[in-house]
Amino acid sequence: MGTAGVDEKTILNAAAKVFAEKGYDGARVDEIAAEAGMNKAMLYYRVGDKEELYRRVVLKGQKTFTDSVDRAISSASGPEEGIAGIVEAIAANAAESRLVPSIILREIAGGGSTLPPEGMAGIGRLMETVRNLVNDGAEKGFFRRVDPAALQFMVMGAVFTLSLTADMRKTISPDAPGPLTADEIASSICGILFQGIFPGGGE
Amino acid sequence: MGTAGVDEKTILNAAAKVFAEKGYDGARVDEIAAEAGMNKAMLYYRVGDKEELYRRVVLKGQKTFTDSVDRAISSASGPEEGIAGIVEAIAANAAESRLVPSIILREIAGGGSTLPPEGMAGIGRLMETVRNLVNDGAEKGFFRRVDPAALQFMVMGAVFTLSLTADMRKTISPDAPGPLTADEIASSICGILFQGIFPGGGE
DNA sequence: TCCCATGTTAACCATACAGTTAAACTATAC
DNA sequence: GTATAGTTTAACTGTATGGTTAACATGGGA
Repeated sequence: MGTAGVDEKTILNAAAKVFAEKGYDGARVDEIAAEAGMNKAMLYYRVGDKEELYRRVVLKGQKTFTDSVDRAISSASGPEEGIAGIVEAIAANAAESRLVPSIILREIAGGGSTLPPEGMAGIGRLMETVRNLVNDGAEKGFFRRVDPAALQFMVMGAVFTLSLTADMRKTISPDAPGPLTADEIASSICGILFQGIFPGGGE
Repeated sequence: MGTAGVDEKTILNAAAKVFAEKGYDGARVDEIAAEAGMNKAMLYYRVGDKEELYRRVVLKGQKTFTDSVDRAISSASGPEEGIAGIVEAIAANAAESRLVPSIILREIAGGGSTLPPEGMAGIGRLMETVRNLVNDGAEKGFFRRVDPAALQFMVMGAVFTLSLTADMRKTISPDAPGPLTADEIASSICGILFQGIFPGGGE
C-alpha cells in the first residue's frame, strides 16, 4: 500500500490562492490542480468537488483568523489592550497572507450566499467576542458607548482594504509611500480609534 | 424606422444587479437579459459583450459615487465638515444601493484586475481629493497628521462592510438591532473618527 | 514472484455558457 | 399598400469547464 505522496495542505494552499485571486466562480479547478502541481482528478480523489474545496479553504482560513483574534484578546490585560490586540492580530494576519481578506471581502460582497453554515457561525462567535469586549469596556468606563459592529467593521474593513489595495495604490501613484507593514497599518488605525483625528484627542 | 423601445438604463440596472450579486465571473449574460426582461441578443445589440456591459456598469456606478463625494467636499465650509460630508455621502450612497459597494469590494478583493483603466483613474482622483483635504486640514492645525489612505479606507471599508453585512448579521443574531440607516452608520463612524473610542475624547 | 491496495493520470463526457445569425417583426415614409 | 430601416428574438455554434472513469503505476506483504 502506497503512502500519501500529496498532502492535503498543498491542495488547500493552491485552492486558497486561486479562490482568493479569482473568486469561487472565476476559479478553475484545472488551475487549482496546476497550481498544486497535480492532475485535477487528484483533487477529487483527495478532497472532493469544487464546493468542498472551497468549504475547506474558507473554514481553514477562518479558523486561523478567529484563533489569532481570540488569542490576542485573551492575552490582553484589559479592554484597551484588547482592542489594540484585535487590530494588531487582524493586521498581522492580512500582512502574512492576503488570501483570507480577499475571500472574506468577496463573501461580504455576495451577502454570504456562498458561505458554508459553519463559516457563518464562526463570524457570529467573533462578533460576539468583540461585542462583549466593547460592552465590557464601556461598562467599566474605559470606552464610550460605541457600536461594536461599527468598530469591528471599521477595523476589518480598513485592514482588508488597505492590504488588498496596496498594489493598486502603487499603480495609481507610484510616488506614494509603498505598502504599509502590519505594524504601520495597526498603529494608523489604533491612532484614529484611540485619539480620533483631532489634535489633542484621546486619553 | 422604429424607435428605441428598450432604454440602456434598464439594461445597465439589470447588469449592475447581477454583477453585484454574483461578481463578473458568476454573472450569466442570460440572467442579466432575463432580469432586464429581454433576450440576450438584445444586450449585444444595445450595449455590447459581457465585458463592455461590466465596464459601463462600473464606470456609471463609480461616477455617481465619486460625484456625490466631490459634491459633499465642495459644499463643506471647512476640513472637518469635509470629512463628515465624505462619510455621510458614502453612507447615503451605500444605503441607497448596495450594488456599487458590492462591486467595489469585489474589485478590491481581486486586486483591481478586472477594473477598466478609467475606473482605476477615478479611484486615483478620489484618493487625491481625500489626501488634499486631510493634508490641508493638518496644515491648518485642524487634524492630527493621519494617513489619508488609512482614513479613507477606514471609512469606505466600514461603510461598505456594514451595509453589505446587514442581512448576514441579522441572520446570525436576530435579536441584534436591525440594519443601520445611512445616518446611523455615518454618525457611528464620525463619532469614532472625531472623538476616538475613549470617554472625553475629541474637541 | 505474484497479488492487491493505494495512488495517479490521460482521456473522456455532458453541460453550460458567451457570443452569432438569420429570420421575423414593427413603425414610419411614400 | 409596400418598401425600408431599425428592432427583437429563437435557435444555433463552438468552446471551456466541472466532474468521471478506466487504465496505469507503485510498493509492500504472502
